[in-house]
Amino acid sequence: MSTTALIQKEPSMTEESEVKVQRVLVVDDEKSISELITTSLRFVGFEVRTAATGAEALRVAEEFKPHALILDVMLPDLDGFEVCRQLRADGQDVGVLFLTAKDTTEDKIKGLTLGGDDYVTKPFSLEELVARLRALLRRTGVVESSINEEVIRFADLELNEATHEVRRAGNLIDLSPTEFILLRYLMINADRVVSKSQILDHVWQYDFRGDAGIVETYISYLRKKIDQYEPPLIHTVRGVGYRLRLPAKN
Amino acid sequence: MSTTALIQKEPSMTEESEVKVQRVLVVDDEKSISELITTSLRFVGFEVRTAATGAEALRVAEEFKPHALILDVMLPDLDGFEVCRQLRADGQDVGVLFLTAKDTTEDKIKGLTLGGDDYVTKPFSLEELVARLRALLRRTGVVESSINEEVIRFADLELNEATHEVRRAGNLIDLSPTEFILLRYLMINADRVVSKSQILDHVWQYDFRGDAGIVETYISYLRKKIDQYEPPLIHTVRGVGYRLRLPAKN
DNA sequence: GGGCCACTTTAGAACTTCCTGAGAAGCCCC
DNA sequence: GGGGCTTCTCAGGAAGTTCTAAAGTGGCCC
Repeated sequence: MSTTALIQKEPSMTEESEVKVQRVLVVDDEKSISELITTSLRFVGFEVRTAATGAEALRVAEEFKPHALILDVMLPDLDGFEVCRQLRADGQDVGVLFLTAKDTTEDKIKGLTLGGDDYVTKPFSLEELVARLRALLRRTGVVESSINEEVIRFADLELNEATHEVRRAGNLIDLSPTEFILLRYLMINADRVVSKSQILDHVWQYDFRGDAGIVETYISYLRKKIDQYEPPLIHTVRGVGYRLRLPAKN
Repeated sequence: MSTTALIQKEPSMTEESEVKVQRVLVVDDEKSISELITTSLRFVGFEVRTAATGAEALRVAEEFKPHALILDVMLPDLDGFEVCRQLRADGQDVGVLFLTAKDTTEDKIKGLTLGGDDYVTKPFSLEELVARLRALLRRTGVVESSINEEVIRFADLELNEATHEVRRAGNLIDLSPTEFILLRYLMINADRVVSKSQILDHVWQYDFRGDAGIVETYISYLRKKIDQYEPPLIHTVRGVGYRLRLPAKN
């Protein structure tokens, strides 16, 4: 009931100024998971804090003022929904990306995609998680930034997150989900060499137990689809990894 | 904290000029319901306040000056109709969308929802609620905006909110209520991929306890009706969701 | 120029996701 | 209280995807 009054109390906007670092609060009681996520998000430029319980999450959120939460639905004390509710009741305008187990009963999942929120099921791939987080920040309009484009481009390649379309030189290319995430990862790291194990860690779900040979297979699939056009963009760096690049100039 | 939140926060009518944010007061004593509605309405761009009792509603309305009310008929103190009457007696010219239990007698409602008002029975779907709210604001003429179109179009598809008619290439198509809301949701999100859970959350009633398989069934029904014409518009994005789109160029 | 090793490609088995038809159950209107 | 419409569940089968394993290719070093 007092919600409305509290909304008036806007936190100071002092840090609004120049560099727009996006703050994310990660809430999960499995340490390995929250560390995995934290490392990844830091690496791609987010400012991250963590909490292991619902109560701690509320405490940290109050002073950290995150732009988004990554919130496990199953927490030892309050559940994720309750945390979310209390935050909103406090007038915190924050997008939430829920983490749920694959087998979470349907009615628990119900309602998670409201208000710009979204959810990702465990186990997830880091690329997928980051992509969803960015989409969420884009939708909730908390931060606009060139990093948050809906379309990623490299040379005549174009990958659209909203429509899930991929085009090369204007031609539509049909990709499977894994191919899509892999290409996205290569495009984000365009021009840089990425190793097979990096790819495995980011594109595949974190519990994948197979070996890196699968990456070779998928690179092959991708080449068949996107390098059927000239010039080839996916290049092998023998002994190191793969690299998306235009033909060398020299 | 976000820029959008700040824009929406201005309650005075003084800068009518630019951003026309529509103010809605949600009155329901079930907290989960009013939260559900609030989250959804905020996300689609309304400014929202809530009240849990009739007395509180009157108090808040006085200073908030909402363009519309979403008003539960069953309140702990005054009933919804009484709240409405007192508001009007006060000279507040506001459209009201009543929420009623399924078994409320029809004539009770009919008599009391004359002037442009409307009612929705619980449980409702969020898409339905938002659509009715928009229609009501349109009718009461409080705010005009391109968002409030009566006819949604995509390609040769045409969905009319006022008449509930759907046409493809000019041919009238008969849809069941759920099919209509589903198509509407797809059309509003034309070209973007929407997941089955998004659809479930927005199109189905909030108390639906089944699984997302129902969405497949209804997509199938819809295809039979609207994609009997060429070209097909409803497309499956495997592993992601569905998408309304024209045939790919190339 | 032989041979090793890294990578590529293909085939196919196992699995997942999606589509659709059939039918049970509920509702409404006569 | 019966017929028709609508909603929802379920199950079989079609289609697409993932992953392994094994054979094929070619670079590179000696």
